[in-house]
Amino acid sequence: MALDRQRIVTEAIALLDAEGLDGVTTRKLATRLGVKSPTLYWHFPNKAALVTAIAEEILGQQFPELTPPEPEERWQDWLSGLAARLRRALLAHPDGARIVSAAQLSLKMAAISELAMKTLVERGFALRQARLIVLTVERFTIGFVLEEQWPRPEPGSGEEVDLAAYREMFPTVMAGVTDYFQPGRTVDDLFHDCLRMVVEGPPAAPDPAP
Amino acid sequence: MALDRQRIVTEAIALLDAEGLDGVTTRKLATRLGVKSPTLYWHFPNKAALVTAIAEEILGQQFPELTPPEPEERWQDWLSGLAARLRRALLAHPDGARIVSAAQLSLKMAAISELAMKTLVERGFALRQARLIVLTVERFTIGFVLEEQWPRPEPGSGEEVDLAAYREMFPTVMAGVTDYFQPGRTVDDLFHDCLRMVVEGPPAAPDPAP
DNA sequence: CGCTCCTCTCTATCACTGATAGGGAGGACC
DNA sequence: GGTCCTCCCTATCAGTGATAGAGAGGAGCG
Repeated sequence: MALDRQRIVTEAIALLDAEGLDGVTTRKLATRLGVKSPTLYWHFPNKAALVTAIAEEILGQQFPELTPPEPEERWQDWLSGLAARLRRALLAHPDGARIVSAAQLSLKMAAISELAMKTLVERGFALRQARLIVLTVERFTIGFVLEEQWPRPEPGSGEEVDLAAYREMFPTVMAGVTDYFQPGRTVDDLFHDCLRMVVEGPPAAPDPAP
Repeated sequence: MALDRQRIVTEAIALLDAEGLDGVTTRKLATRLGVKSPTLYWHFPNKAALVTAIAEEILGQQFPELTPPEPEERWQDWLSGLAARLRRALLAHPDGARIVSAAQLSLKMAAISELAMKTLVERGFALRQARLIVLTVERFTIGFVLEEQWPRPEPGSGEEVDLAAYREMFPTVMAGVTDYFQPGRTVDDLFHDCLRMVVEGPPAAPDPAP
């Protein structure tokens, strides 16, 4: 079986799934492909290009086709769905957000932006507004998953946080966390709620506490 | 002059400013400090801990003190100002966003969140709402600067994008960019406009184009 | 004083990483 | 038959984070 970019990327993603981004080294990848590492440099100029190709593939898996909204669908709901799919793409592989955020000028990301902006413009938004909305949603989504995917310190590693100390220093933050994560509430809900706030606007400012 | 964490971090930031995050290696840093690289491992358990310390220092430089809003100040304006300062902190050094986003569980970030959430709660927001707003603003800001700080391909390196091809593939996106960046318009404005959309809500949906 | 312990830095070395130079096998094409 | 091109190889580089273990030097104590 001949070695081509597609096969390299496919195997790279398998390696990524097995060991995370830091485990994707040219040697390990080459070994998996039954080849020596310098060979990869014939197909890719450098490792960054390989990572970019991985990013495109990851996005492509979740966005095989891009569909505009149904005529009766609210743009807010459609755009939220698009962002949710982007988030799912990033979560589908370890370090997905890091990889995609490291891929500068991704064609797939540009295609997503294009569809989103075109859709909003067709719905009557000014170009400028469409750009602001799409940009905000995209960068928020990347930022969100980036933090979401950060390696949690494993229990027993001695890297646990002193929860009691945290609760004392940052009472409101900690209360907010426990308040939010009632049974059944997941990070999915959190993402969705944040996103809704972006596309629907924040709640009206209530009266200040006395 | 004795070697302590503070001096190491200070010199690390100087090195960061000179060469970027990838230039901050234990050897180069040690040389600057007139010391050999293993010495650093007496002061920091590993490089990640050093980077986290750098992140704290970067945030600390921009947030020597955290001040709640004036009573008559709208929460939207105050929170925007806070986010703008966060962005300034990230932009103040190369790869600032990468560094801060890599620092898991930063105390400084937590302090910022605490103040912001506490302020919103005092203004009458439900804990849950306060959390959503603050989280959204923070992650958007990180995501925004992360992309903003990405290394631009230098002219002549052969990595320039084929603008014409882009303009054909993604007409709306490209039109949006040129439309936005009228003379005098900067990325600062873009950030501010996006942020305002988050805290004020998106414009009311106009009538769909016929 | 002499001894011990602790703090801090050193030398030497590991296992790996991304990357390059340059050679060679084998098919395509003229 | 010869030449060129494609693709993969061996050998090697410079540089990275990290560890083991030795040793200098001061603090504190008997």
